[in-house]
Amino acid sequence: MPRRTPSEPSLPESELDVLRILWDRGQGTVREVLQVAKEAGLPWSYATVATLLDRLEAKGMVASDRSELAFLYRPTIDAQEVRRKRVNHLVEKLYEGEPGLLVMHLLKTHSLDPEQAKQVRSLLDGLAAETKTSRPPR
Amino acid sequence: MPRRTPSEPSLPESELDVLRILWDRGQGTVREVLQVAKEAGLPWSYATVATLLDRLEAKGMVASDRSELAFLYRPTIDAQEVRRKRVNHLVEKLYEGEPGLLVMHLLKTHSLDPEQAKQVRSLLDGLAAETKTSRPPR
DNA sequence: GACGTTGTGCGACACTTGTCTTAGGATACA
DNA sequence: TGTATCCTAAGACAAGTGTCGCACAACGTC
Repeated sequence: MPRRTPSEPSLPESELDVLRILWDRGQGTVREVLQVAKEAGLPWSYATVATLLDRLEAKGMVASDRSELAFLYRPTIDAQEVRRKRVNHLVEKLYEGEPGLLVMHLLKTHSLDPEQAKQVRSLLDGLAAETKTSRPPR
Repeated sequence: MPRRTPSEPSLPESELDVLRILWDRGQGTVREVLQVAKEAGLPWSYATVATLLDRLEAKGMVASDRSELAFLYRPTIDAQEVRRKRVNHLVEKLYEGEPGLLVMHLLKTHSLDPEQAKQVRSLLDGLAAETKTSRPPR
């Protein structure tokens, strides 16, 4: 009846929002994060941001430097890591575990600008080559 | 202080799990869904599944045929719709609104099998062509 | 050193999500 | 028809999330 304890800490939307702000600026105080959040249209109060940062710190996703009056928070997990997890989860749950399906969905639904298209193509070529020489891609 | 009412109904993980089962089989009773869920390793009880289906119905995401003893549930939103939303959200929140970045992430991180690679390539070519003739991609 | 300003600490509260229990109606069958 | 089954209805309840309020400490300044 209670919910099973997750092995990994969760990362709810609002916490992700503040994390994104920290990733962007490298670090920030409560007030600074609040400022950016407001500009981004989030209707948060000071206390809300403080709570979110607290919770993130409790989960070890940010660390704080408390030597100054206003604590300075800094992310301790990187965006890439979070992206990886989210993408994997998405692929698992909605693309039958087939990243290729997601790629195709993306290409069908959104048009890449030529520059990106080129990059994608060369990436594709690179991988094909690696596959031939049986070296696993990075 | 209360949370603002979301314009769209949410779709929590566990509800998505039962939805996926329904997408898979087209329809199902509580017991059938439970059965599949168990096989997939979910430790749910009968009542849990019933609750989840109730909630989904309340949100209009499934409909039920109540003419038989055991209600028959059927999804009323399709997987593609949910995929679209999730992908957009992911791109917004973690890929700066740039689908291309996600595509590249996927290609770098996972190797497509040759068949898919081929498909991707031709998709890419198709889109390039369409762009040239200034027709918006689908 | 009193006062306004800015910070943190701590708690609070409603709504959501994950999970079940239990009562009571229908069905099936000995 | 009595009894075991299976179903749905209605709650219940804990933990997670979204959002603060407020008391109290530090600081800056006249």
